[in-house]
Amino acid sequence: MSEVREQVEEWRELARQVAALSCRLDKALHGHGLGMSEFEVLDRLADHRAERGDEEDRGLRMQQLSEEVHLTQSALSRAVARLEKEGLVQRSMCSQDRRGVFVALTGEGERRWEEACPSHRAVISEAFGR
Amino acid sequence: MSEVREQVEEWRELARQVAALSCRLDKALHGHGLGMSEFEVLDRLADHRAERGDEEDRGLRMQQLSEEVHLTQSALSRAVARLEKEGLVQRSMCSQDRRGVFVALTGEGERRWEEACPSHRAVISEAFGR
DNA sequence: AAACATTAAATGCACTCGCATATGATTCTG
DNA sequence: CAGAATCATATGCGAGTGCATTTAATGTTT
Repeated sequence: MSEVREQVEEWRELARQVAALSCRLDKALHGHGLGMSEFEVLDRLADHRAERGDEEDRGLRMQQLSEEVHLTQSALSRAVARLEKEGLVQRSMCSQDRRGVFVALTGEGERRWEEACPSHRAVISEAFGR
Repeated sequence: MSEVREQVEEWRELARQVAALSCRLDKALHGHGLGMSEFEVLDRLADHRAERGDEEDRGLRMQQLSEEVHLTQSALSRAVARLEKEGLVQRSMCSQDRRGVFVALTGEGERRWEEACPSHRAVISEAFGR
């Protein structure tokens, strides 16, 4: 009887904490004109660029992003659309498979990411003790 | 450099797991015509009723619910509105403070909660090891 | 090669949310 | 006690989401 009860409480508490952190994170990012999903996308793209030689980076395909970013396909599509509208990202079609779309950081996108990153990290560091 | 990196990864993983569980939970509840917020409200009301002598339960005031349920005031208001529209809950005004509103489970609401509860618990138990 | 199945991404729709504000009730203040 | 400040809830609005569907390209089968 109380075993399940405890698990439910545990879950509630966990959900509460995650929601609280998400909220703080979201607010911090909004100070830079970004939402969590948008930042997530920028972050992955920046990671990707860093992992490569930096030059000649066509970006990632939507699908690859989708795997890493934990957003629905539709949510991702729209997040990228928003980012493109703000000029932080650029979509270009993939010549091998013309259904595919590459997404790459623009200069402005990289700048914005670098600007937002410290806030993002700060909130997380604060939350995770040290 | 890598310390922050690890924390960010930790956060991402945590968020991912919580999102996944939320999703499963939400789907399970949708099988009973409820969303997570709605279930949360029913659950709290059921708790409350159980804690009291069971009879003569006027329910909880919105504000008290709001403290326990971790929903925005507006989100709670609407969740309760939806529940009332489905007849699972009844709102009644508080005579001492006529700004206040009491929310109480209806018979149908209790039935629905009892029906949904096992699914809810099952998903959580599965997620939390035992 | 034509027809069918599968895949990648975009989009219409309905829904929930948070923020800001509206409404109505109460309490405080001069 | 009139008027201002505060409080409890509801609601208009814009935004993001998931699901289902659409559109277009690729792969497969015969």
